[in-house]
Amino acid sequence: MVPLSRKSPVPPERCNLARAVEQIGDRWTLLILRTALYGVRRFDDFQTELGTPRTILSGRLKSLVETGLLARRTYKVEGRRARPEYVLTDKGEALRPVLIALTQWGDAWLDSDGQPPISFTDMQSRQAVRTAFVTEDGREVPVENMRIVLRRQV
Amino acid sequence: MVPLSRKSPVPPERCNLARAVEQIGDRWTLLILRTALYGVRRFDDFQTELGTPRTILSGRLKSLVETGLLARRTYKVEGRRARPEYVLTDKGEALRPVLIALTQWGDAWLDSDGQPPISFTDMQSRQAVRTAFVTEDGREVPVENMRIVLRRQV
DNA sequence: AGGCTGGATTTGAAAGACGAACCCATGCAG
DNA sequence: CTGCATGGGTTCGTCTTTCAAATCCAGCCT
Repeated sequence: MVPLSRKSPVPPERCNLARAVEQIGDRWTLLILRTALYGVRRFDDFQTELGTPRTILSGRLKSLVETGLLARRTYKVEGRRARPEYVLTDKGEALRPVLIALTQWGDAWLDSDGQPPISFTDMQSRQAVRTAFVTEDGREVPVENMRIVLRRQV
Repeated sequence: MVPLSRKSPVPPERCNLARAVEQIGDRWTLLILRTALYGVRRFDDFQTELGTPRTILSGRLKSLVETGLLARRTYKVEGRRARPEYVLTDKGEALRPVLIALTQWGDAWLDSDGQPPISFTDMQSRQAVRTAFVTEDGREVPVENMRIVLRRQV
């Protein structure tokens, strides 16, 4: 078990985890990102998928564009007028591993209908894939062997 | 880029990612878990660390116990009266990799003061550690090589 | 011109967040 | 055994956010 501590080693204002939570730590924001990672891009598709109130959806999409997780572009189906669509930026796409890790946590601890509806495999070996931590050269490190290194503050 | 899709392959009610978001996808909940992963356990320590309004903190701790992420136990400092403390369960501890992955995302995309204040290394090789996906036998799989497998619904 | 359609904003009611003040049990000092 | 300090809450009134429904709006079609 983690040893007792009276405070964290890094105050929340300087902690990148806390900062990340400020940007994406919100029910709708996370659900929108989930949906975007599946390739959904259009206002009404998000709305139908998630049932988000339209006011909220519109606001969240705006903030996601402001924080650079989504980019607002224009698409045009022929015979229809041009419309905006919201596509993941590199920054947003970089969250994929985090959300896959969270999915696998859900598979392990929340799943109630037996087998999880989605799993991930390696295209080549077809083996199941799980989240792990590795060194530079790709060797796996068990979580117990990980040590936190604090950078002296400037 | 992810191909356009009009809806996700799994409806949110059956999606373990969406379920996970319902349980922990909230600003304060995530910040509390962050703090708990550092070993903080006591009401006032959480409050001081995060500045959470006491009403909210009390409510969130209660839900975290209900969802089984924290366990409420009693501690006793000698000469003081017994008090409750909130410690991570196995289910809560299992979120550590997810939050480390999110921290590293923050390091890469949000950090503004230069070097991140915290990093992770392998106790043995002392090399830096990053999040990755591996097969059963621990071989790394690049994200592009991962394929989603859908389980036919019952 | 009129209608349809997708992407929004406006509107008021209901829920939730917030800070300050208060409560409450217990251990200790006088 | 009174009084008070302490940690862990709850209560209260206010302020903000969420929500659903209705409305708006631009442009492409017939």
